[in-house]
Amino acid sequence: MYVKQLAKLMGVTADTVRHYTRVGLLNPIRSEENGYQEYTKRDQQRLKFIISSRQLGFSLKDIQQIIGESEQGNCPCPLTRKLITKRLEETEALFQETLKLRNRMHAALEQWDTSADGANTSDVCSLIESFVDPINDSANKEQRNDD
Amino acid sequence: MYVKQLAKLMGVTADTVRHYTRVGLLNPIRSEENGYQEYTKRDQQRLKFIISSRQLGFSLKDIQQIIGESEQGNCPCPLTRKLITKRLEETEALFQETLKLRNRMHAALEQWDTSADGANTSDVCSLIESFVDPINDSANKEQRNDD
DNA sequence: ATAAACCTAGGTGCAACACATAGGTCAATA
DNA sequence: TATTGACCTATGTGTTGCACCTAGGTTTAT
Repeated sequence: MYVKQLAKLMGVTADTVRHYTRVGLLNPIRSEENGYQEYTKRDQQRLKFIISSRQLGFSLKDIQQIIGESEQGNCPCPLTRKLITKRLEETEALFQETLKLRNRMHAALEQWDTSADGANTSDVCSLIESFVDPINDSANKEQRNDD
Repeated sequence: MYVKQLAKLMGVTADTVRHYTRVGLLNPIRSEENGYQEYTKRDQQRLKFIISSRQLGFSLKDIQQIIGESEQGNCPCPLTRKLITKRLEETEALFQETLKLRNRMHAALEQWDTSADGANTSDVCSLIESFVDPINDSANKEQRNDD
């Protein structure tokens, strides 16, 4: 099976398959006649595994490590548990950051809804420079000391 | 003011200041004596603007465009409104993706909590290969047919 | 013969920096 | 004065996971 066929079968692009091959996650056999990469059923299973792993947030390096353990005859599950814990922390952090950013952007749009363009004396853009983040606004942090 | 001093003052790294300088967002003056970059108060204001913009999710290219408009004597606010709309859509999409990923990872950890290592016949890692995403599980899509 | 559709390797681009390299500058100290 | 330490420079590379491009070879059908 050639690269495009495998890619189509598994719902990814040929470039993705080539990328995984380049980094050593797939090991096709080089055809001696035409020099094409021939992907076997093992590669297909392997690709399925990679896709499942990526869905769970593992990096390609994580996947390499997990496969490495497995190929050395060790059970990769403890490593898998360890890695996902780390990745989950990162994802949680990203989630929180993205949530805050989203809220901040919403807040900006709301504030700007009632702001005229080029209103105040600003350096570059009055909208951006006059925006006050309701979350980081110190007057809004826990206690409200509006004097 | 030299790079590190400005960086410290504004709460970023010297590398970040240099990066902004490289891409043309800051325009320090080259000292003729020692070849150092001298940052003025305008650079400081500019940097403050960049930091505020980044907080609102604008890319460096967005910021370049906004500054460009402003420097051409146009009011950048309409552009700013347009750009943040696009960025908000992206952030919303990222947020949803991250949320789904987070939930999937949580679900995996829960499932794996009661799974033994190396349980079934699997290619690489039984945990990953036997994980079933409750969201993409067709039996769980809209209707719950748990018999 | 030629076009269409596939394949190859290798390189670049993306985003926003962080980090490394190899060197020059400057002020204070031993 | 020599040296140390802290600063500065430009330029290049690494990060992540691909997508895309270049320049070419192969295969198949018309």
